[in-house]
Parts: sequence; structure tokens; C-alpha cells
Amino acid sequence: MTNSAAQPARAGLMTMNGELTKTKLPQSAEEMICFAIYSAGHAVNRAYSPLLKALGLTYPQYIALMVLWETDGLSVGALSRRLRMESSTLTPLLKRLERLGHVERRRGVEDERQVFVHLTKSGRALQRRSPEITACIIKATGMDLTRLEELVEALSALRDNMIKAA
Amino acid sequence: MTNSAAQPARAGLMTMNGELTKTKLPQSAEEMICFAIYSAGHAVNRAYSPLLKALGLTYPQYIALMVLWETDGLSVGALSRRLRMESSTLTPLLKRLERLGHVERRRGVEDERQVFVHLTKSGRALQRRSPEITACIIKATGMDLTRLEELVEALSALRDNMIKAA
DNA sequence: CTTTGAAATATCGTACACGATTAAATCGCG
DNA sequence: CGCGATTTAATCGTGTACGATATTTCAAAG
Repeated sequence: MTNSAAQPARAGLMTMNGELTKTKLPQSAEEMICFAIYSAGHAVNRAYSPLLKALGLTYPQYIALMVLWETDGLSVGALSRRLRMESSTLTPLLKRLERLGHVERRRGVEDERQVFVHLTKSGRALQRRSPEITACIIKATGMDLTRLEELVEALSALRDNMIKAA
Repeated sequence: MTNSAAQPARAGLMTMNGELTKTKLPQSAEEMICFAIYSAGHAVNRAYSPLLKALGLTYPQYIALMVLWETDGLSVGALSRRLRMESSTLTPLLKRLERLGHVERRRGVEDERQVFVHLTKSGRALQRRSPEITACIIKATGMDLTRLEELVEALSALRDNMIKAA
């Protein structure tokens, strides 16, 4: 399984500035940030999914609800900015949540372009099931809270940087 | 080592609407890990996509190719284990890569259940475009390589733990 | 050999996810 | 006041993603 066609392990040609400090470009897929975040993201999704299934929710639906639990009555646009998600993703997701009876979508009165999303009693009730799920997930991470917080910090910074760089 | 971590630390601090129950679960830290990894993952995807578009590739296709550049001729199953991806995801992806002329799928001879994936000349040629993309992404992260490596390390550990806990 | 079962892919149904486009409503500026 | 730009959601097309299931092939007993 070792690599036959010896990769040159090219030294840095990156254009940042004179960094000769860490010249090795990560070559192995496992080392690359793209693979790490990609596979970790899916692993988290798969860890949540069976727990959420008991509530009849998907992982993205749950995340959208988390934001609404924090701030109810957001517009689709505001929600999409918080979630960093396109309206083309959010609209069908919200329609499903509406069909499930967890939210209501109401057209704005003074600006009829906007649509506001309000939790129903049922949608608010789901929040009470959240702590058990959280506990389950934290346990599954196998990390202590300090480390998790650091990781969240780093990921948030990464996300914001990449959005800024776009 | 299993679950020593889920210690309460403190009663809920982080609730915005004030009605935190008696659960000592730290919603704060983790309510964010799912969102953090979710949004960061998509941000990375969106950063790669325009760069890959120049090569006619999607982000998951690129990641699959990365593994093949490292080890050509893997079976679908071996590839799926490396990518932590189901065959139901991988099969159509590989068919698209085949239609694009970057790989060939060949049924095994001694075991006809297996399908082996081989890079074509075209698929191997794409590897040469990889370093520029990597450099671009690393720059967009706004982090130095040491920090990125730590992050990759943490994410890989997180992923493996969550898979093990499943 | 044949039955039983396991393994390796593939297929199917549902649900994201994005960019590009569209449609409707509001705004801006002459 | 008018009409083109802008804003806001929704729609469309393509491509992941997953679990559940099907299909084909191999393996293990009998």
C-alpha cells in the first residue's frame, strides 16, 4: 500500500511571503485540510442522524431549528446569513419543516418580498430534546470541553477567513 | 478514556432566553461544534469549487482523485473505506469521473464482485494542477501551516472517535 | 454439487447544497 | 412620477450523501 511512484514532496512554492519555515506541502490526502474537514463533517452528520431520526429531523433541519430557538421569527434571508446557506437550500428545507408542523412561514406585511419563519409550539417543544442529543454527541467526540471549544474556535475562524477570501 | 469528558463544568450559562432547566449540560460548547463543523465544511467546499471548476471537477470528485493519486487501482470498497463514503455515493461519482475520462472502472478477474478504479492519463495529469489549488486554499484559510496541521490532527481524531462511537 | 450465507457493488428514494436564473416587490434617481 | 436597478425568495439543473434494498458473485458446509 506504500506509494510506488515516489512523490517529489515538493518544497514550498507558496506565495505568502518568505516562509521557509514550513516548506512541506501536505501530500497525503489524510493530511490535507480539505479531506479532514470533509470527512469529519460527514462523521458528525452520521453521528447526529440516528439520534435525530427519533425526532423525525435531519441534521440540517436540526441546525436550522437551533438558530430559530435562539432567535425566533427570522426572515429567510437573515436565517440564510446565519447559517451561511443559500436560499435555494433553505427554502425547501423550511417548507419541509413547515409540513412537519415545526415552523410557519409568513410573508412580510410591509415588505412582501420577505418571508419570516416562526416556530410553532411543536417546533419549540423539540428544543427540550436537544440536551440529550448534545450529551450523546459530546461523549462520542471523545474530547473534553476545553478541546472542543478550541476546535470550535479554530473552525469558526477558518470559516470566516475562507468566506472573506472568496 | 471513553467518556470521562462529559463532565458538566457548570450549569448553563449560554442561554439567551434565560430558561435553562436543571440540566447541567453545557449546551454552550457543543451546540456550536455541530454548527462550526457544518458551516466550516461548506465554506471549504465553496472555496474549492471555483478553483476546481477550471478543471471541470467537483469537490468530492477532487478528493476521490487525491486518494487515487496516492494509491491507484483501488477497489470501490477500499476507496470507500478511505473516503469514509458509502458505495451508494461513490458509484455514481466514479461513473461521472469515468465519463469525464479521468478513471477507468474494471471488474476484477479473480473476484468479479470487485471493481477496480484506475487513473487514466488524463486523471493523472490533473494531479499537476493540484499544488496551485492547495496553495490557494492554504492562503484562504488565513492560518499558518502549524495551526492547520493541529486542526487537521484534531479533526481526524474527532472523526475517528465519532466513527468508533457509532 | 447444492444450499446457506456473506461480501462487493449498484440501485432507489429522500434530502441537502450550490450556482444560475426567475419573479415579484421595493428603491433610487432623474 | 416613472422606470430601471436592487433586493428577496423561489425555481431549476446537477451533483453529492445516506440508509435500505437488490443483485451478483464468492465461500462454507453439507
